[in-house]
Amino acid sequence: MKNVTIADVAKQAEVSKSTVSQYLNKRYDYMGEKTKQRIQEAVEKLGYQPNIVARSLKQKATKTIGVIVANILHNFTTKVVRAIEDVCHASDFHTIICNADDDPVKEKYYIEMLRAKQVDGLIIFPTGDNRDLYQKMLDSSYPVVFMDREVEGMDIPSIMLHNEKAAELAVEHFLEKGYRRIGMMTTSLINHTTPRVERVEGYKKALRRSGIPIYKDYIISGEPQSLQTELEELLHLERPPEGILAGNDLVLIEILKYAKQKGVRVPEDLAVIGIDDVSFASFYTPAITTVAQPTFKMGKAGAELLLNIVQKQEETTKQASLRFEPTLMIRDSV
Amino acid sequence: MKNVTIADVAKQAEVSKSTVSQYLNKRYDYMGEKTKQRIQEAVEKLGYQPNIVARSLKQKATKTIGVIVANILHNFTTKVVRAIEDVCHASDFHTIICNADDDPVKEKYYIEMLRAKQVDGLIIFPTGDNRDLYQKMLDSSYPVVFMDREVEGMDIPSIMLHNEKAAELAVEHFLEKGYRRIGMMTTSLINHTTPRVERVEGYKKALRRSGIPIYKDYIISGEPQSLQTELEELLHLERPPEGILAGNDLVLIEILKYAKQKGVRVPEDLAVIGIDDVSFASFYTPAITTVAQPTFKMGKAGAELLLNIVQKQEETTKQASLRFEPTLMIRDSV
DNA sequence: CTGAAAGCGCTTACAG
DNA sequence: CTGAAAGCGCTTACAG
Repeated sequence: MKNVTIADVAKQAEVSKSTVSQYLNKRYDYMGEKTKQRIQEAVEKLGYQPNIVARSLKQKATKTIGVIVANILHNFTTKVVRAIEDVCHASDFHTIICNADDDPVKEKYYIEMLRAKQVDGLIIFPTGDNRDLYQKMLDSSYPVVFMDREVEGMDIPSIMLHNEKAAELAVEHFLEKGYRRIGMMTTSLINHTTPRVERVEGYKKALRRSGIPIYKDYIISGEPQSLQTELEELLHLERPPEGILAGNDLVLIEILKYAKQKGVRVPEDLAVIGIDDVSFASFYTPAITTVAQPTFKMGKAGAELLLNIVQKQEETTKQASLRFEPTLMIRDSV
Repeated sequence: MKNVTIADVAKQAEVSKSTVSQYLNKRYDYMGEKTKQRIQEAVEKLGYQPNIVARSLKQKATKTIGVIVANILHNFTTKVVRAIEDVCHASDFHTIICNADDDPVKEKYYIEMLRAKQVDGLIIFPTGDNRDLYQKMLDSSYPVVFMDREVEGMDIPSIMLHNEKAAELAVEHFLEKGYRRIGMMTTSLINHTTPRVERVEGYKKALRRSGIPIYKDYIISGEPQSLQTELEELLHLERPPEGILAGNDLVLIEILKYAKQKGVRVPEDLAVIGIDDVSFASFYTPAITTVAQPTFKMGKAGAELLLNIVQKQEETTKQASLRFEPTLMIRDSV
């Protein structure tokens, strides 16, 4: 079964390819009624389906954007991606999702691959370690929007949570509930990943504001695999924290696993707040108090910003960056 | 900044476009050493990146496959998709994921869209309600593989769990633990979705084999939103079940939510087993006994099968269908 | 060992 | 109101 092309339709309808193309693109201001009909019949008879690849080549636009996430395992990421897809879909854009797995090499591979595929723009949760590439995109004024993180000194807009506030909200809730010895645990800080750094900053600020001393020992960061042992040490300090703030969903899960395994009671032995409103928060026992990110709004904002840039209604510049407000979801874990 | 094309490279290197193309495609059996070098230098100097859209048009292959999932909310789906991506990535294929949201209209839209984008093949978690379209793909021998579900009478290979066995494993575990009054709850059966139907079948078989009567009242199905009220009724029967099998992860979550809200103790008041090994199973309290699907293996098998078909090493036929074995993960909820 | 030419399936000024 | 022609950026027999 040969693929039917616009030429076949033209022949069948006894008009030129141009006319068929006009018809298909709904540019029939002056097209004869019978012509339209003949083309429509030919299209149906032959079961013609346009070849988008050919169109893209000619139009130099694919109506597709790429999304490169740093790590698909974060619940936040999944949610944001869904929102991006929804927005794009509504504007008739398609999305290609790639997972860089926190690896700059993979990120580079995907950026190059997606650009080779001629996607019209990119939303990146940047690893931060491909500055030359980011710069190249800027130089060629290729549409890019960063999500969740920013890259210092790079004039690319970022969609971000108000991270300091998220941590402050959590710490203030601990304080209100009478906790004074509050720890914080986060995934690795070595890459200076924006949300992590800012959340730790917010944690410190909130404590300082209440005149509570900040113990270095109370601030833990590391890869998820090492968190269990870190936690073990933390809780065996002479004066261990009575409450702990999990910097994101993966950290929260490690804490809950540890608690379960060691018979640490939440919140009696250890109160917990997690940043990111995990799926099971509401029906876990105890229900987990979290700080929720407006994932849908953030995804939507990122997609809309990118599409605006693609459609030249906006400039790729840090000016366009947006911060979103976190919300404290009070439940039973503190 | 103009996009640099193969013509620019050719001019720069003072060779023809053909030669550059050969070089880029590593067809340089007989290419002069200096020629290669000149081309390589030109490529670097100009920062040339090939345009995959143009290549795809010519080669009539995009090295991209489409994945249309019925419902991205299932944990199973996410896992399988990741495995598919991994396999494709390793074979230098790209993937475009679309979520049909259990809606045949969306499914149709995506099938047509992806074919228009000239993807080389499709992995579909079929809604089952687009038989004409499925048939059309078969007729034009377009590569398709079904995942998770099969469509009756359609000669397309499916990658599936041994669903009956999954339910049997769960029921047998209930029985071993001394339970006799065992209910089953699943998402809607009206579309005869393979796994749901087969799991209910397995549940019945296992009971029958042990000579336990099957109560219609004990088998509940419906949309996730209505499950709470259904559950309420079920547990207020004169002789309510003491254990319940959740047909999938979404159902399990509804059950746990209900239990939490109504103070139903698991497993004391109600024992629970879920099909699908949810993320929180191991650290929930109580840890949830589940029947796990080999998600990674299944995704891998589906992707490999499709890629084989695309590369003409295998035929699109139901013969190629594969069933996978479930595993009982014994924990504390029964 | 390398190049000229045709062609993949579209779109788009432009001419009439 | 419709068509001929050029061109998007590649690849691929084929010729030499």
